Amino acid sequence: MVDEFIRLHTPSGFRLSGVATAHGWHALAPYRWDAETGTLHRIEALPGGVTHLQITQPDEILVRADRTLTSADAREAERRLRWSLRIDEDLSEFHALCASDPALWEAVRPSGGRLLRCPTLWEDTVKTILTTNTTWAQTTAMAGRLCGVLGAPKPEDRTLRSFPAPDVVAANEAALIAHVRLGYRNASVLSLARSIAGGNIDLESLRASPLSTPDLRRELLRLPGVGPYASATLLMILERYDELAIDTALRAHVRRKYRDGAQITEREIRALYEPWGRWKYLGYWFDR
DNA sequence: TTCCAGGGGTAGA
DNA sequence: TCTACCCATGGA
Repeated sequence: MVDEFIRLHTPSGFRLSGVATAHGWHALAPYRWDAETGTLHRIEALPGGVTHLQITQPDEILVRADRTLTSADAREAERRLRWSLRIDEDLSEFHALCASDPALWEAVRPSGGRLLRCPTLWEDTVKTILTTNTTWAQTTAMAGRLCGVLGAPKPEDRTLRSFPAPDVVAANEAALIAHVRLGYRNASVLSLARSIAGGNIDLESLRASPLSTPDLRRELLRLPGVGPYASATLLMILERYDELAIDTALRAHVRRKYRDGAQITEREIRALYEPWGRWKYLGYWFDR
């Protein structure tokens, strides 16, 4: 057994507050960001049980669990958090591209370009589907209900629930429809959950995929509910920043900043960010 | 009521 | 490849 604290060594300049808030995911359950204390909360179903993790950065990253962890659970929690916080991702090439623009670097510096993601591609895919054709307020509500209805509860406090596993979602169609209320997204999430639970899709294997970005994009487009926007978002999750996730927010930004409000085609949008090469997604993200 | 929001799937051209 | 239409949900 180890104690309830885990320390994560990070590269110099790593700032938890910047990484946690550079992307909207920190507002989606089972994440919660407390800006006052600079704490990223997460309810995580570790092998040894559902655990409330509180992540802070007094100097290095400190993770406090609400129970004593076995060494196996501590290792697993560390593995998941290093991935989620992108601690080991090398973005130095992107930094070099930003260095000549002081205003841009000011926007990038707090996070270093690290956009918070989830421990599993399953969770990132579902959450991406929950951002399509809806408002951000509804996305946060849907994620909250998904965890609240189907997430694994902590026995001592059943209000603390993890992100539900694929097999749980797959086995609870009625509850999904009646209580989680994802609208027409129910079908996509259910189909994805059943494919994973049934062993027909191995989403997590895509993390270390040797595929080229275009081939990986084609694989992602085969997932239910995943189209051009969602596949580009998931490529970003997978550290491939070549594709822009063109949605209404991106269109509005580009029209406002570069077209004085006038309409702009997708071809023109792509041309605007073409100079970013394989860093287009981040080039746009920190251009906002 | 009607529209639409950090789109996707499909049919038809 | 492009366009038109429909798709649950809930707030404006």
